Formats: sequence, C-alpha cells, structure tokens
Amino acid sequence: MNHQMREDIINATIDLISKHGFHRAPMAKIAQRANVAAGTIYRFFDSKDDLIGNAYTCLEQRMRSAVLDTFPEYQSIRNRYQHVCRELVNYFLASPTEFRFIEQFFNSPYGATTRRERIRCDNSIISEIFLEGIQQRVVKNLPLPILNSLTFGPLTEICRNHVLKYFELNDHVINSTVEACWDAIRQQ
Amino acid sequence: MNHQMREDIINATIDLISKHGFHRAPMAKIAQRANVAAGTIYRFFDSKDDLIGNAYTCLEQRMRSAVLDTFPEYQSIRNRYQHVCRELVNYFLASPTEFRFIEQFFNSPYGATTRRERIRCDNSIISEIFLEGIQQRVVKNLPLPILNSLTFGPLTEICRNHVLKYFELNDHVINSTVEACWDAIRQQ
Amino acid sequence: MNHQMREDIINATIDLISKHGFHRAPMAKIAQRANVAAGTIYRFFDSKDDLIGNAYTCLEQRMRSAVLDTFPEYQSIRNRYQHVCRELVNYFLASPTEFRFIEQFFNSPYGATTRRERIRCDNSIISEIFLEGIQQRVVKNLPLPILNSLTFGPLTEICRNHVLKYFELNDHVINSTVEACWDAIRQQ
Amino acid sequence: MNHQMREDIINATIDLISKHGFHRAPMAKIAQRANVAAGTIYRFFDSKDDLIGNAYTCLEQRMRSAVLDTFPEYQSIRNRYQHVCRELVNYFLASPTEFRFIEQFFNSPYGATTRRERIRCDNSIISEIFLEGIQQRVVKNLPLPILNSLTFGPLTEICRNHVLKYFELNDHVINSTVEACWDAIRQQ
DNA sequence: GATGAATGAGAATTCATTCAT
DNA sequence: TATGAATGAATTCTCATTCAT
Repeated sequence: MNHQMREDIINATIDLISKHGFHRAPMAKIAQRANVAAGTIYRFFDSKDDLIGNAYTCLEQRMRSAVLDTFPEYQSIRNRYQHVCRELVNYFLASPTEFRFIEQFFNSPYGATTRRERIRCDNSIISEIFLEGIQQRVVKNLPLPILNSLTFGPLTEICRNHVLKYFELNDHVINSTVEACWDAIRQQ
Repeated sequence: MNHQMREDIINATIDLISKHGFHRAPMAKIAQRANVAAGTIYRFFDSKDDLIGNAYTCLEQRMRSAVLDTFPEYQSIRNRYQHVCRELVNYFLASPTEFRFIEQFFNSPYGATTRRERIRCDNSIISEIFLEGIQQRVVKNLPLPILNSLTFGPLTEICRNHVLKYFELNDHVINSTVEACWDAIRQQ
Repeated sequence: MNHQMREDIINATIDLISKHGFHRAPMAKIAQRANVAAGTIYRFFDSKDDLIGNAYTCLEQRMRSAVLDTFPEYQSIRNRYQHVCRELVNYFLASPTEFRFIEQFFNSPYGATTRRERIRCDNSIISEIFLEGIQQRVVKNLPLPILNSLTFGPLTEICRNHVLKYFELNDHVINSTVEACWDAIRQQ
Repeated sequence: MNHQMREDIINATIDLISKHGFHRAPMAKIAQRANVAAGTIYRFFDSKDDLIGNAYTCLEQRMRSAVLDTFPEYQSIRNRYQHVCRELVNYFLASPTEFRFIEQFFNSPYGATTRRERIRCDNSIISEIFLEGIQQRVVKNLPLPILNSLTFGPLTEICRNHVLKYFELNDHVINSTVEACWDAIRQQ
C-alpha cells in the first residue's frame, strides 16, 4: 500500500468536493488531480462512497490533532474550554477547503449517521470539561449534546461566514464569540 | 400556470433531496412522486438547479410565515427574541424534511452564495431586536452576524440532533437552550 | 379552414428551419412565431414531416409564379433561357430564407425523393426550351437532366455564395454567369 | 487514442446521417453501428456537433486525396481541369454515402460557415488552374467563385441525380458534362 | 375550431466502475 | 501493481403530439 498515493487521492477528493459538491466531482477528475489513474483509486477504496467516508475519517484525525496537540491539560475549566474553541476556529480558518468538505458531509445523507461531536473534538476531552464543569457548578447542568451545540454551533457558523466571505473574522471578534459561548454554558 | 402542480413538484423535490441528497434525486423520481410527467417539471423550472433554488426560496417563505405570523410586536426585547427562537425550533421539529433540505442546501455549493440569515428569519425583524437591544445596553455590542451565529448556531444544532434522533428534545430542554442563547448575547 | 393561419404556419416553418435546421425548429416555436397554439398546427398538417413537405410544396408554387409570371413566350430560345435563369436568381436573392429552406430540404432525406427540376422551374417550360433548342441544333444534344444540371447547378451555387455572404453578386456578374451557362449548353 | 475506433465512429456517423439526416441519427445508434459503447464516442468528440464537424473534415481529406493523388501536374490547363472534374465525379459515384453526407452538411446550418470550395478540391490546385487559364486567356476572366460554381455546380448536380437514381451516369455522359463545363468557363 | 398545458418517449451526455495490458 | 481506455446504466432535458377545456 502506497500511503502517499492514498493521501493524494483523499486530498484531491476533499478539494474537488468542497468546491463542486459530491456530484460534479467525478472520479476521473479526482484521479487526475491526485496524479493517479482512475482505476488506482479502487485499489484503496471500494467505491466513491467509501472514498468519501474515508476522506471524512481522515479529516477527523487531522482536526483532533490540531485541537489536542497543544491541549493545556492542567488549566482551569474555562481556559481548557476556550483553548478548544479557539484552536477549532483557527484550524477551520486555516483550512477552509477542509471546513467546507466537513460541513457538506455532515449535512448530506453521507454524514447523517455521524454524530457531529466526533469530529469536532475528541469526545472524552470536551465531555470531560463539561462534566467537570457541571460537577463544580461552573457549567450549567444541561445534557452534553446541548452544551456541545451551544459551543460548536456558533463557532461553526462564524467560520462559515468567514470562509464564504460574508463576515471577516479577526482575533478580537473570535475572542468575543468564544467568551459569549462561555457565557451561554456557564452557571450564571 | 397550475399552482398546485408547482407545489407538488417542489414538495417532491424537498422530500427526495432531504432523504437522498442532490444527486440520487433524479428528475424522473421527482416527477413520479409529484404525480406529473418528467417533462412537466420543465414547464415550471428551467433546470434542476433552478428547481432546487426555487424549492429553497419556497421554504424561506414558509419559515418566515411560521416565525412571524404570531410575532409579539410590543413585548420586551427578551420576549421577542425568545419567541423567534422557539418558533423557529418548533417549525423545524414539525418539518424535519424541510429542515434537512435547508441544511443540505446551505452547506452545498448551491447555497454557498446565500446568507444564512435570510432564511432563518426576516432580517428586519431579528436585526431590529438586536439593534434595539444593543442600544438599550441589554445586548452585547457585537456585530450582527456574530449575534446571529450565537443564536441560530445552537438552535440549528439541537434540531439536527433531534431530527437525526441523536438527542430528543422537549419543551424544557428547548427553553433551557433558548435561555442559554440569551445568556450568550445579553450584556452580562 | 383558415387559410391565413395555414400560411402563417408555413412561413414560420420556413423561417425557423432555414435558420436552425429541421431539428432545433420545435413545433412549439413554430406555433409561437405563427401566433397560433401548438395544437392548431395539427388541424392543418398531420405531423411535422407533413408540415415540412407542405412548406416545400408551397415554395414550389411561389417560385413557379416568380419565374413564369413574366415569361416571354414568343422570344428566341436564348432569350427565354436567359429569362428563366435570371428570374430564378432574382427570386432566390430576394428570398434568402426560402432559398436556404429549399436547399436544406433537397439535400436532406426529406427531399431525397423529389426531383430538383420540379421546383426550379415548371418542367414543361424549361424542357420545352431545351427540346426546341436541341431540335434547332442551337442546344447540345444532351439528356435533359444534364442540361438542367448545367443550368441550375451554377445558378444555385452562386446564390448560395451570395446568401451566405461569401461572394456578393451584382447584375453584371449574374449576367456573365447566365451567359456562361448558355455557353455550356449551346451547340458550339 | 485508438484510431481504428475513431474511424469506425466517423464512418458510422456518415452512414447514418447520410441515410436518415442529422436528427434521426441518435448517438446511441451511431455507437451501435460503430461497435462501441455510447460513452466511448465522447472520448473522441466533445459533442454530436463536434462529431459531425470532424466527420466532414475527415471526408474533406479523403476527397482531396482522391482528386490529387493522380494529379497530372505538367499537362495542359484543359487536361488538368478535366482531370479534377472527372476524379471528383468518380469519387462521388464510388462513395454515394459520403456524397450524401457532404451535400447534407453543406446545406444545413452545420455547414453554412464552410465555403464549398474547400472540400471540392484543394484550393491552391483548382485556383491555380483558373488563374493560369485567365492569364493565358484560355479561361474567361470571371471571379474565382463564379468559375468554381460553373464547374462544381453541374458536377454535384449530376452526381446527386445518379446517386438518387434519377438519371444514371456513364463515362460518355460524364465526359460530355465535363466538356460542357469547360465550354462554360473557357474563353469563347 | 382553437387553445396550450401536460405528456412521456427518446435524445445527448455523464461518470462510477471494470479489466486487458 | 498501476494504468486509463472502454463501458453502459443512469441522468438531465427536449419536443412532437394529444386532449380537456
């Protein structure tokens, strides 16, 4: 198994699909952009659907790394929370193509069977923050999916607006938004 | 122009696309489900893309009505805000198919050129609430797109989780979430 | 039978087909240009093919009139010959649309079963000229179809070049060409 | 690129179109007759229009070869003229299908932008004959397009009549016609 | 008679996948 | 193992024709 080839195919897939959608990203073009033959894709993936699924899984890994690599394990709940939020936004802004792919994937039938939390951040980490916060009465006692939504819902939204050039973000605005997310979930 | 037919076609489109995605919703199947001939669709719409765009526009209208028909014009900012939030969630939960279509549309290249705010709520209404709130120092002085994201980001998310059966909503949870959104945007 | 309507439909047919070809001249557009409903065409013609055939027959009549209305019955063979030639060219140049239709018709499977002579000129007239000419040893003793081709072949060609704007005709050039055609058929 | 396949597709195209017209020669049938899959055609040609255009260009080449391969470069103007005429007629009679295609092409909107001279004979050769003839006062001093029409107009016509079985040609008649064409253009 | 909306068979074209080299 | 030409089912769209009004 040539791992570089696999990587190239996945990157080509993300590129084309994020730009043109699942349809209008023909295998032939994916192959071309990846500098492999069309048939070669099928040595790595069973079908186009399989390729799409694997492209997503691959992105999941990348995001997890981005967010967790610099995770400050021993800081306050608030700090850990804000770290995750900021790193996520930074990752998305640095990788607009991947961001578009992920959003498309999640909101299509392909991703309908995937919980959003999985990709956003390793469950154990963000859940741990929430659970610890609830226990310490720093965070509202709400179901985890709700806390997740209150956090990642707005962050994803502002990234979309920025990536699609509707509203440009900067550090100040990002910080304000993260702060507002924290206001949403913290015990008042 | 037979308006019932047009409506039927749009509903069939929303139905099939929300379930199977833009591809895998062939015109032939749309026609079949709408009980019209394949060619008939083209009397009302120029192309599949045009049909999809119009289906979205139609949903926009329906949502606007749902949210605005019972709008309490003369109540407090907080009450008006919470009204919009709750009606939106109610509408989405009552129309899961339409919700899925909208999410797919927005996150695909089709909807990339459409600002999300448009559909979520008539701009003038929600913007008015925010602007009035900022003026009265009840709402944080943040750019409108950020306030929008802090509001509709979480709401869309919890609807998605409910519609996809990951986390069941009830009035209590919805109220808590709306309250948390308010906490996110209100002046602390 | 509303004759004006029939005429309008035929004119619309000639117009559209001469410009866009047999395909790309849909019945709906023909109807539109003729200011009648699509279904109305079928009160006058059995099918599109029938319409095309009748459009041709109609043109045949028009041409015949154009050439014969001023026919100088009692002049010399040469004069009568040159009259027919010139009138034909004049008619074609004055009616480029009809010319294009006829050419298309004749060279398509539609017209494959139609002898060209029919339309070019009433058989009896031109044949009479040729036969008389042969008898008087003024015209070469060649089969009539050959004499026809030597006459109408070049004339059609120069009309095509003019109509398609490849080579502009004027009276002088037309006269020279007619003269040359006469040289081709006359006994040397 | 499999050149045999390309050739097969072009031949199938010429075959079907010459018999049934541009419409009524669906890509599916062309593919079938060429013993290739429908999609294969699109590896060689962008569209049906492109295929038709290329089929014509291919015929142009074939005709040119037919006429020029045996061209007697150092003979008299009259001999060279008559050679071109006869070879052209011979080629058409030997290839009635190709002849029908060419005629249809030229007289349809497809070929409206193509000067007829191009296909009939390599311009430089026939033009050279005419120009030389004019200079030597052997040929009438008429514009080249007119000389072209006086020559190829009748020849095409008699071929049409033969191919469509209205009037059977033989060497004697062909020679007489070529002679008559020469009479048309030669200085009297 | 006239209409034109509706039909649906048929056309061009695309593209996931296969397989001989 | 990698290729990419070839496949043909599936898709979008067109348009001659019908028929209820």
